Amino acid sequence: MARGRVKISWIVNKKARQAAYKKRMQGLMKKANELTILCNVAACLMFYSPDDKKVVTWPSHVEAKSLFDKYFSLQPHERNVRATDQESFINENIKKIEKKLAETRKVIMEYEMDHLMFQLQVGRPLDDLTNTEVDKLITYSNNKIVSLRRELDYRKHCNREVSTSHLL
Amino acid sequence: MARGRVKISWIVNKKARQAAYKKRMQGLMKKANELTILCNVAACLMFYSPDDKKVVTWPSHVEAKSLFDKYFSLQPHERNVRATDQESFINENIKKIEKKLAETRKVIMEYEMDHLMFQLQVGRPLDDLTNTEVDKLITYSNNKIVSLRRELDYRKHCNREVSTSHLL
DNA sequence: TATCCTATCTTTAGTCC
DNA sequence: GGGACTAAAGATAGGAT
Repeated sequence: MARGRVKISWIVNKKARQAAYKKRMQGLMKKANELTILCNVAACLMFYSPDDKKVVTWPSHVEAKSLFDKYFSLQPHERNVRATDQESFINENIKKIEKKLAETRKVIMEYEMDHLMFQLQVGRPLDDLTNTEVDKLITYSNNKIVSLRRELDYRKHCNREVSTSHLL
Repeated sequence: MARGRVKISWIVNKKARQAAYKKRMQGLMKKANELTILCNVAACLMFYSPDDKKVVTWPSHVEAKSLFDKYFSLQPHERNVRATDQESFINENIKKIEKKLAETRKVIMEYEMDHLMFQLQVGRPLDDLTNTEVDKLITYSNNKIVSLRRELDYRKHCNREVSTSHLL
């Protein structure tokens, strides 16, 4: 729980040390990944643990070597080391899954609102709602209003004769 | 002040991007330094920014080179044993997202069942349900029964004196 | 062993100077 | 450009399971 100021010194307990190594290495990789995206930079990391005598590289030995060569070679010509077919393929998959996730979350919101609305209809007092519920209700209502406005504009665009004042 | 959820995507504004690059690179170096001390591991980092066309190494180019040489002197099959590469990193991400998705779907199921149960309670006739709804209800009920059985077995295991016949 | 939890510590985005 | 500052976001140590 990070419950005490962390002193940066060698962790004597081997289990704790290995756990910290794994967690913190993952943390570094996550941060490195964020950096490559945020700033469009190439990055690579290498770690060698005497405990298990293994070398770990990120993001891959090929890219690490490429970056390595760039620095130590005498010809620092530009090359895009990040673009590979495999990577873009996998990234496409991630994007698809993330999209699904977003859609799924939207559906959950609908259900939550449905519930809330029902509870309000059957007499649950407004001031009984938690702040979170109120926030969700407001967000949901705002989104609904926005989409109604959009629909309204669209209808106006399609048919100028349609009377839509009752929707406002 | 980090006052909004951070979206990990390319920072368009060049000044902000450069600032983030510097700050985050420093952050990575600090974390890497902590890791080397905490777990007594060797580590090196390399970054290449297309913006300023400069490569940065940590902790120094000499130490980075020695670590790189150690890695690249290994045979390819030795490298692959434990090496973390971009693909497995991304696959880890996919696994995490898929897990989240599964959890989210479970929550949706709960909401759907909650709704259905309520509708049945307030008098919606059973034969009014669609086939889909019936299927979901059956699946859900089966799962509930299975988990109840498991809990029952667990309780029996923990305490043979507990009378559980009423749960059946 | 791994995964989840979360109180607590650390990082960092935005702002000011 | 580069600190200093601050509050929110994020990481994580240690415990539970």
